[in-house]
Amino acid sequence: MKNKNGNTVPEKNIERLLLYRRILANLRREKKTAVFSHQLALMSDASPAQVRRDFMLIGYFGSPVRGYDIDQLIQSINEFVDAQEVQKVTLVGVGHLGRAILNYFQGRSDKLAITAAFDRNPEKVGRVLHGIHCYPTERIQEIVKAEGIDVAIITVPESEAQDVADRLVQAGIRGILNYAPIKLNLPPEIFVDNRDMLLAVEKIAFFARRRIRKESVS
Amino acid sequence: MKNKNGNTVPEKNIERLLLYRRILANLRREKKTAVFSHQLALMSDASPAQVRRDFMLIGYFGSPVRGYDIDQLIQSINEFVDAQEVQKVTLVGVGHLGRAILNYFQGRSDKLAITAAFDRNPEKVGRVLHGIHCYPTERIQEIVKAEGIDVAIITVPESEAQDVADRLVQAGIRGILNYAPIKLNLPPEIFVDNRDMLLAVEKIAFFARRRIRKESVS
DNA sequence: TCATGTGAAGACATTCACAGCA
DNA sequence: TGCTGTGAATGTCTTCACATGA
Repeated sequence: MKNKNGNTVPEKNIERLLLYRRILANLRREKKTAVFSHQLALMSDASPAQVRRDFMLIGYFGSPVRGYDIDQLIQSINEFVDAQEVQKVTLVGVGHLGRAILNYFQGRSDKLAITAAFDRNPEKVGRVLHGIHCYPTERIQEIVKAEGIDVAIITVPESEAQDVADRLVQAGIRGILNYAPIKLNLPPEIFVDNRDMLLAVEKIAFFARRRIRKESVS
Repeated sequence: MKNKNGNTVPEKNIERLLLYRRILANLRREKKTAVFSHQLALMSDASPAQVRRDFMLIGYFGSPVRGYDIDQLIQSINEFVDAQEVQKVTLVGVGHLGRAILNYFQGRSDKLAITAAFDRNPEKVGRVLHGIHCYPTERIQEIVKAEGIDVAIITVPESEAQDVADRLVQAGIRGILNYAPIKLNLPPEIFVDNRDMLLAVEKIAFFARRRIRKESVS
């Protein structure tokens, strides 16, 4: 959603590279060692040419005979998209959504780690949920700064989101994944992605109605 | 994410129109009656020209003097994006994520209604959560067909997602919002949007690192 | 033969910039 | 004056199509 890059790598390329990496990891688990662009294309809803272009971007070259070496390709994507060290993430708002994310994150990524959660509900504060310690919202500045966290996931209600975001920015956060249904008012150097679930359903409802049966024979 | 339209309206336009509608509804609540393109642009991270183009698409015309009449504009967007009657939605997978969505949906939309939920856990089946009755997964075909539901939200674990999707398609669903982290194998006429939370965080982590401080003085 | 890497073309999306209007 | 609506220009993304190589 956000655009205006101070950098030059297009968002879409990164999205696809991350998806390829996920697919490649699965293939590796199945003991595959190489893959062709058209196979990856099928598995990722991209076109073969797009897959090849994406790999040009990161400077990985395959062989016309064997295709792309899965191990090496994963390695190249890692080098391109991952930080040198583990990047720390925090989650603010330990409701159902927050817990779903904490749970889903568990052990899924070795380069990203949720290291602290926050909630304003005193009943949740002090508890450990899915292995993550939960602190009171007031301590965001202190703890985010101390831990060196630079990505945040906001899963608080609409009414609290801006306040939380302000605290996070003061603490030095650089990127926010916002599940609250409002546009956050933030300095332009902060990278934000808004993921509004109601808008998502509305969009699908729209296209579900218009989608025309294609393919079949022709 | 899905593309290849059998129709002709670009996905991005719809996304923005839905967002404008949300913003306009808020403005109306504040008793505003009209708005200019540059104001809407600010509130939606679009450019003024983009806002005007989007309204061209739906054939709504503002006045250079007053701007856009909020009531009329909402009405025009409604006519363009909403179905005639209430569109029914189902949710499969009543875990934390599912419950977050059920809860968030409550009374938020008058043109979309979640009318049934499904889960394979016998403890959840038969209960009513956030006002929605929960049925066993095996009854998807029967109930989705009977109710005439045409949009589904999948919030089950990865391992069950494809099976659930197959049942939904057999039941005649037309659009799917998929929160499971796999690509579903579906006929091309089904509109799918994949919302993988881990990929979302990975993307933000990437751009959070590269985002360079801009603006300031220059 | 068949898949890669890529220049060039094409499709799509955004922005510019200005006429027209009150 | 300050906005809208829009043709034209620009910018971005995707696909085409082919030279290359094993």
